[in-house]
Amino acid sequence: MKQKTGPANIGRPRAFDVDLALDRALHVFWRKGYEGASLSDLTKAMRINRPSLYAAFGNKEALFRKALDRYAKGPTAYFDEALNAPTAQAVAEGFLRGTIGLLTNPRTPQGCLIVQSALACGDAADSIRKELASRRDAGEAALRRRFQRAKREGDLPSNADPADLARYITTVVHGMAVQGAGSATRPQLLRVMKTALQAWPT
Amino acid sequence: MKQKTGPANIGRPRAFDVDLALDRALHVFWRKGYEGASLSDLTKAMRINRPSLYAAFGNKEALFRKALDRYAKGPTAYFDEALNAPTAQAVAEGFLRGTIGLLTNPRTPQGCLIVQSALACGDAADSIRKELASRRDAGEAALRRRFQRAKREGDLPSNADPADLARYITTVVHGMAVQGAGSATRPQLLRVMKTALQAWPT
DNA sequence: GATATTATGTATCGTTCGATACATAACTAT
DNA sequence: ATAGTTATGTATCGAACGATACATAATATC
Repeated sequence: MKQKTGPANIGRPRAFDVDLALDRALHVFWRKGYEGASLSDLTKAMRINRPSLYAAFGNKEALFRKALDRYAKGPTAYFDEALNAPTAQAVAEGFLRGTIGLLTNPRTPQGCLIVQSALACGDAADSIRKELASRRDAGEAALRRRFQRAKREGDLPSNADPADLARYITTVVHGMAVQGAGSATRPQLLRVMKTALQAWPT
Repeated sequence: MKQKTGPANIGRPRAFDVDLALDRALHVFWRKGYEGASLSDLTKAMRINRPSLYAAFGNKEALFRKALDRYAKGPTAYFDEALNAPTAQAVAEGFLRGTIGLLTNPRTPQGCLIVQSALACGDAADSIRKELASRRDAGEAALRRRFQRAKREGDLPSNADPADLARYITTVVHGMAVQGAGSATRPQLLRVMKTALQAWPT
């Protein structure tokens, strides 16, 4: 199921690596946002011509969505790992710590693709804006479900509200993403995390 | 000093109200961001023609900066008021509460102009991106100075770090702005605020 | 009333946007 | 070898972008 059934290797072979090109596109979107990344920016970074891009990825929007999937499986894979931490507080800390790692990784652009690519945009990008909002909501929902489970397991005090905690942690993470798009350093963000976790219910 | 010295009312009088047009431009930038707001969007909302816009405001970037100043003096004026609250915690709560009011005001666009107008953008908008980052930093710095004063006045415990607290509150506010650009409601944000203030040092 | 000055509305400007047509190149299948 | 298929590079396309030239209208000054 990984490879499409069918003609296999018929026709002229592709001269570039699709995943490598996608990584390069991801970096452009990451730095410039969806609207700010032009086709010229993209093709230049991907080192392919426009028709190759359209043949391999569809169009700009489809390319962005593929880059988004790659982002989820790569740079932000820490999220799913964090959900597997044994306690709710460890989940929260893992999520925050992973985000800090992402935001301060010198090998990748500053900021978070999902937060900053299309917070506000023109009509043409509106479906992307909604997609990103939906993904942010999905992240919060996953956190909420994990905290609900934690509460059932007695891992959270009875007065703690899993939904509120999930939204709070998500808010801090998104705020860090904004800070990360600016001048925030890793030590600073770690202190934000430490302060934020002071609010954790005991 | 309020009115420029000089020729006063010579020439054909302007047929539109500059401040009203600026308010309308502000709303467009607020909804669509800097890059997402086109000149056609702007002139249509402002109900003026392109040459009138250029004559009155300079160009798109200058118009945005003027809208930004208006945003600071109007919708976000609560910030300066919050700084005057008697205690550091009241300052923090006032800032958070004012932000929630801003983000959930049904008469204005969702989200925060300073956060979402140009987090990531193309090269042409880079100076706007920097300007916004600078304004965010200035807000955090004002909060930090206020908390430093509070500490001198014994309003914060000796183990509290004013810079860390300012960055933490700023992070939560920015995170709320991201949430506000999505589907967050006022009660939800108020609970985020309540949770966030649990971290306040005592 | 004549002149100077500023604003307005129309009709563009040159550039860049996302997206393709088309001829050619490189491969598989028969 | 020939046909069939897919990818590549060049050279654009029409639309939208931000920004203006220009003629006209409306005011103040003289």
